[in-house]
Parts: sequence; C-alpha cells; structure tokens
Amino acid sequence: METSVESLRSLLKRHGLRYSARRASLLALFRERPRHISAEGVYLELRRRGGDLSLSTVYLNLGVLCEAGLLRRFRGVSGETIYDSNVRPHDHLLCERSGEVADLPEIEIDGVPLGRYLKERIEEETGWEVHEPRLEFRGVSPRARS
Amino acid sequence: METSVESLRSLLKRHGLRYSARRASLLALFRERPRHISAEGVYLELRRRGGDLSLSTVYLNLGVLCEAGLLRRFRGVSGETIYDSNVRPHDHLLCERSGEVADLPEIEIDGVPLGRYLKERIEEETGWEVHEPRLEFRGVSPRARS
DNA sequence: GTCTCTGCAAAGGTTTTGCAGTAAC
DNA sequence: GTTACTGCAAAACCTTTGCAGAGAC
Repeated sequence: METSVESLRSLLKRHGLRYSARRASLLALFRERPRHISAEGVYLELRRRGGDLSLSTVYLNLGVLCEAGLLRRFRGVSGETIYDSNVRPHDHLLCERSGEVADLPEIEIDGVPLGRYLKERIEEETGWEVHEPRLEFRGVSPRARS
Repeated sequence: METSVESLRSLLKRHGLRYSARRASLLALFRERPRHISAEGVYLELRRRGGDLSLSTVYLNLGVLCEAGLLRRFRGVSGETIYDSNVRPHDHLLCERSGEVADLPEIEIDGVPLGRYLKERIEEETGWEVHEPRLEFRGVSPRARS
C-alpha cells in the first residue's frame, strides 16, 4: 500500500486532518498491512522503529483517526482497546488463550450478510433501533490450540 | 423469588460458598428480579437500603458469585462490567444513549438457536474452536429514542 | 481452631486531560 | 497569525490486591 509522505498527507487532508510527521507514521503503520493492534502496541512498534512520540500522542491520534473513519476500534479479550485498519463492516474472532484477533470471513444467511440479517431481524422482533452489528466471537485459534 | 435468609444460605452452600450477611444481601438483590447492574450500581443500591459494606467487598463477592455460576458478567457501553442474574445462554441489546440493557428474545435460524448456529457455522468455516457466543447488539432502545 | 470473609487503603492498568510550547496551515 | 498537534505529568476511571481483624464453620 502506498505510504509515501505525499500520499499520507493527501489522505489526511482528504479527511480534514492536518499533517504531522507523527500522525503520518502512525497512519503508515496501519496502511502497510491490515492489522489489529493496541495503543501500547502501536507505541512500542513506532518507538522500536526510531519514532519519537509519546503515548498520549498515540492515544490522541488513534482517536482522531477513528473519528475521521480511517480506523475503527473494539475491545480485546483483556479489555484493552484494539485498533483496526479495516473499516469495512466485518466481524472478529478473538482467541482467549493468545489474544490473537482474526477477521471473520463473510457469512450469509438466506443470501443476506450476517450483520444485516441480524440487524433487520432484531429490529422487527424487538422495536429497538439496532446499529450495524460488529460481532466478536471468542474461542481458541488453531495456532493456540496446537 | 425466594430470598429468605435460609434459602440464601442453602443456595450459597449448594454452590460451595460460605454464608455472610453481606454476601447474602448481594445475592438477594439479584434474585428479587432479573437485572443487569454494574458493581457500583450494586454498591449504591445496597447502601441506599441501609447495607453496610464496602465497594471492595462488592467486587469480591460479585467475582465469587460469577465463579460459582450464580451470576454472569459482560461489558457495558462505557466499558464498565455489568453483572447479570440470568446465567442461561442469551444475548443482549445495549442502548448507546442510555446505557440500558435488555435481553434479546431467542432467535432461531433453520430451527437452531442463533448462538449455536453461528458457533457451528464459524467452526466449520474457520477452523477455530468457538465458544458459545454471547452476542451484544448496540442500538437505541424505544424508550431512549422517544 | 481453621479457613474465609471483611474494610480500608493503596496500587494496578488503561485512557483522558491540562498546560505550555511548537509546528502546520 | 491562527489553529491544532505535541510532550509531559497528573488525574481519572474501574478493578484488584495486601493486610490485619472479625466472623463462619
């Protein structure tokens, strides 16, 4: 994925955000490849690469990037917040042994994606307004089981 | 529901737990009627009723009652732990405006309960071992919408 | 008598906030 | 020049832990 300074600058600009070297390094980390990572994980990885930024800056920018729709977040098995570079609707598998996170392949019911199926069915049956579900299934990954 | 001292004592005993007045008052609170309540909510309600117990005792006993299978817990919209007197498999609706929690009526797909259907289907499709799902759907309750 | 429940206070982990300074626009 | 990003430190939040004492069995 394109992570040149100029492309990051224009990506930020397109989302109404200012450019800064630290913000761009953080965004680049998520654009290199899809990932699920905690604020502390982001902080440690950027420091390891020689980045000079503080944990509060990491939190601040992760929040800003979520607001802008460039990241999304959910809670991991230990209650920590996990940030995800894939912002399209999808669900997660969380490993209770290793903390590992995986995307759930798309599941359809009667030809309708799972999330939308459940949203519509629950709205009909309960009278609640239901947001697009972001489901988290807990279990044990093949890797952690072996 | 039966909440006499003797029934609470025997209920605790059956679950391998000692009786104490504070522990019993806490258990009684959940047995009066089904409820979803945070540790702090439990603490405040018991204090309001004249109970004399500390927040750490509340946390400790909620933990003990969960271990014993008399309560179960999950995370509310603000990340706080919510304790539930209904320990049978069921899913929740969480209101993002009011924090209100409701039980989801049982949903079946192809004649199979939703949780089991998803567990089996995801296990087939991913190779993960999936625990019985406890799903949380976020939305807006009829009450909060009006 | 032993084991565990209890209160208090202190510490734990994660996330947010206040402030003065600096950089982007 | 104005706005907003930054680091640091402190605070906030919810929850757990250590300890000495009291109560259950």
